[in-house]
Amino acid sequence: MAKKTSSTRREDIVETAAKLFKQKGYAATTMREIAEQVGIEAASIYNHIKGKDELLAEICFRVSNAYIAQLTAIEMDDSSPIEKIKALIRLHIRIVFEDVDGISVANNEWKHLPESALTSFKAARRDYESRFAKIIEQGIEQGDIQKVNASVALFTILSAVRWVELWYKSDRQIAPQVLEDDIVSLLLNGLQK
Amino acid sequence: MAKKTSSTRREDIVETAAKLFKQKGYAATTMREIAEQVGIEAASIYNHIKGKDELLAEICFRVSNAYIAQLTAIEMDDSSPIEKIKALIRLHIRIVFEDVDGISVANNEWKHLPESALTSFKAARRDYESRFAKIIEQGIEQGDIQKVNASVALFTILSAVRWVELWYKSDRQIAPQVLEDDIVSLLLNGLQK
DNA sequence: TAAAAACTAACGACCGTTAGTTAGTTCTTG
DNA sequence: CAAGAACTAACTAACGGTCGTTAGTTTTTA
Repeated sequence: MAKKTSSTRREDIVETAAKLFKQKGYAATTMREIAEQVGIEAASIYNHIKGKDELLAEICFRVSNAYIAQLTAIEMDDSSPIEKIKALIRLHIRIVFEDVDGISVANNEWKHLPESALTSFKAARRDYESRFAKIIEQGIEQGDIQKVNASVALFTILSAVRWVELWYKSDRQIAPQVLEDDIVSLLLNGLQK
Repeated sequence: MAKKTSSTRREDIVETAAKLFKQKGYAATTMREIAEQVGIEAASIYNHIKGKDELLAEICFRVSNAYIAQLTAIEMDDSSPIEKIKALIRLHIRIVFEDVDGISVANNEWKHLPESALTSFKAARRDYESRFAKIIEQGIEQGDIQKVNASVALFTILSAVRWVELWYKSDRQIAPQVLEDDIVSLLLNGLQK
C-alpha cells in the first residue's frame, strides 16, 4: 500500500503547488511554502518529484491534454460549426469549475516552463488554436458566421471566457448556468439588442 | 540639465523594467537584468528609484490612471450607452498600441504590489469596473442592450479585448483598424450572422 | 567645485536542491 | 512463520548560488 499512499501524497503536492502558483505566481512560490502547506519539509518533496520544474510541467500538460481531448470529442460530433463553437465556449467555462488552479497556472505561468517543455506546450496550444479556428472558418464558409477575420474571432472567444477563472473563487453571486448561458449568448448574439 | 538627464534615465529604467516584467514576470526579473539592459550597474538604479517595488507601482498606476482618465472623458460625452461602450472597447484596444508593456504588467503583475499600493490599485480597478458597469446597465434600461447580467457582460468585454496585448508584438498580419472593427462588431453584434 | 550619478564590493537573506540519516513498512527467504 | 534485507518517505543540515539592497568611493557634468 506504500504506492497508494505515495501517489496521493504526490497528488497532494501537485495540487498544493497549483494553488500556490496561481496565488503568488510560479517564481514567487517557494518549495518551502508548498511543503509547509502539505505538512512536510521541503526536502521531502524530492522523494516524490524531481524538481520545481516538474510540478509546473505536470500542471500545464494536464490542462492542455484535457482541452485537446475535449476538442477532439467535439470535432467528432456531426453538429454544425455554430453548435461546436457553443460547445467549446461551454467547455472553457465548465473546465474552470473542475480545475481552477490548474487552468490559471497553465494560462498564466506556462512561460516559466523549461525550454523543452515550453516548446511542446506552445505546439499543443497552436494545435488547439488552429483546430478551433478551422471550425470558425467552416462556419463562415457555410454562411452561419459573420465575415470576420477568423483569428480575431478565435482569440476574442478564447480571451472572453478567461475572466471566469478570475471570478470563480469569489462570492459567486451568479449561478453557473446563468453564467454559461449569458456568455454564450453574448458571444453568439452580441451585446446589442 | 542634471534633472533632465536624470529624468530620461529614470524613464529609461522604468520602461526597461516594464519590458522585462512583461517578458519574464515581476518576481523572475532581477535588478541586475534591468540594469544591464539600461547599460548601467544594478546599484546605480538606486540613484533614481527607491526599490523594485517602486518600479512596479509606477507602471501599474500609470496605466490605471490612463484608463480612468479616458473613462471619465467618455462618461462626459453625451452619446448613447452603446456608443460609449464602443468607445471603451476601442480605447482598450488602442491603449495597447501605446503602452503594451505597461498594460501587460498592470494586468498580470499587479498582485506583486506591496500591501498599501495593492489596496489602492484594487480600489481603482473596482471604481473603473463599476463605472463601466453603470453604462452597461443604462443601456439595458434603455432597451438597447440585451437583458444579460451586467457583471457578466462587463467582464466578458474586459476579458475579450485582453488578447490584443498578447498578440501585439508578433507578426501583426492584421491591420489595427480591421482589428478594432472586427472586435467591436463581434462584441456588439455577435459571431452569428 | 559641488552635486549627480556612476562604480566596486559586499552583506544578509533566501532560494532550489543534495547529502546523509532514521523510522516505519513491505518483501524475501530459511 | 519469523527474521532480516530492502524499500519508502520522512527528517535535519547544509551547500552553492542569487537576490535586493547598502556603503563607500570615484567619475561625470553643469
